[in-house]
Amino acid sequence: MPSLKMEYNSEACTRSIIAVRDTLYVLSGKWKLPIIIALSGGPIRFKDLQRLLQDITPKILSKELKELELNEFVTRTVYATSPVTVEYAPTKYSESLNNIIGEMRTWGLQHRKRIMNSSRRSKKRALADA
Amino acid sequence: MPSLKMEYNSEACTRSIIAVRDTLYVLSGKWKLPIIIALSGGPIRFKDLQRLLQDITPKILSKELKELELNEFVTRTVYATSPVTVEYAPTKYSESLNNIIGEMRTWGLQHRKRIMNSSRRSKKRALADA
DNA sequence: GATACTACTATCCAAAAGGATACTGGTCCC
DNA sequence: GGGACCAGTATCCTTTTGGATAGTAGTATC
Repeated sequence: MPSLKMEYNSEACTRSIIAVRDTLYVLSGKWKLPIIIALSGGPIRFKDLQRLLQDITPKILSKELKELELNEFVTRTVYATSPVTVEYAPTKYSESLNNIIGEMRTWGLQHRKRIMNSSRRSKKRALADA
Repeated sequence: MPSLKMEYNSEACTRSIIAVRDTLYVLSGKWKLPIIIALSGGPIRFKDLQRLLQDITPKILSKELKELELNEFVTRTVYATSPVTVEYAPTKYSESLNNIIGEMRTWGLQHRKRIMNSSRRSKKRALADA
């Protein structure tokens, strides 16, 4: 027997879910946020970006950068130097993600401490590395 | 020629990336955040949760709930009623995600407006639905 | 002219994620 | 005792994701 209040809440809840799903959608995958963070220091070249991200392969990096360009989070500029250099830079719009990234960073730090201090035998499913 | 400043920044950047990756790791997939949001209204039963989330299949819902339990975001309580009822409830720890969820919700709302108002032909890769 | 570096692309493959469909075991309702 | 509802499981399959490995075109270096 759903009350009016329930009705209202469930609609508000659905709206929240849709909004969060939209966000998840454009930020999907393992690499988009790390790439945006890596770019936040300013323009950077493909190879340097790859180095900064440690274990990303060029294929994946290339694919992710294209999607980020499509969504207007990064720009790609080719300089006619010899060997041509290509620089990727964050857009103004990418800064709108700063709050999300900040909160995720804070939460991640806190979570890692919590897991490390806990008596769990297994840290599987709790931290990104081994 | 990396300056000392560059060195520092790249380490800070790496730390941010690790923290964000930890967060992404436990919240991975399409459903975990939506489920947590759906639970935020209080205890709810399996079938009602499934209804609230619209198009999730019981297999996926069951799997996600198990992972959320492992990470201490939800509790599962069985009541010895007849037909047994099972209630899923958010834990205190799940509230620590409120800031992240709030920011993602705000960003998602803003992003959808932006895309809808833009003259892009294609909204592919920009919004979660068709 | 051999080697090296940059910015990728191409091919192939494995694993994970997600979903469709069907089913089970229990209980209630009539 | 036939149908319905609940809380899932079981099986199968497709798609997506991510990665390993190799290669290319162009230039610069020694």
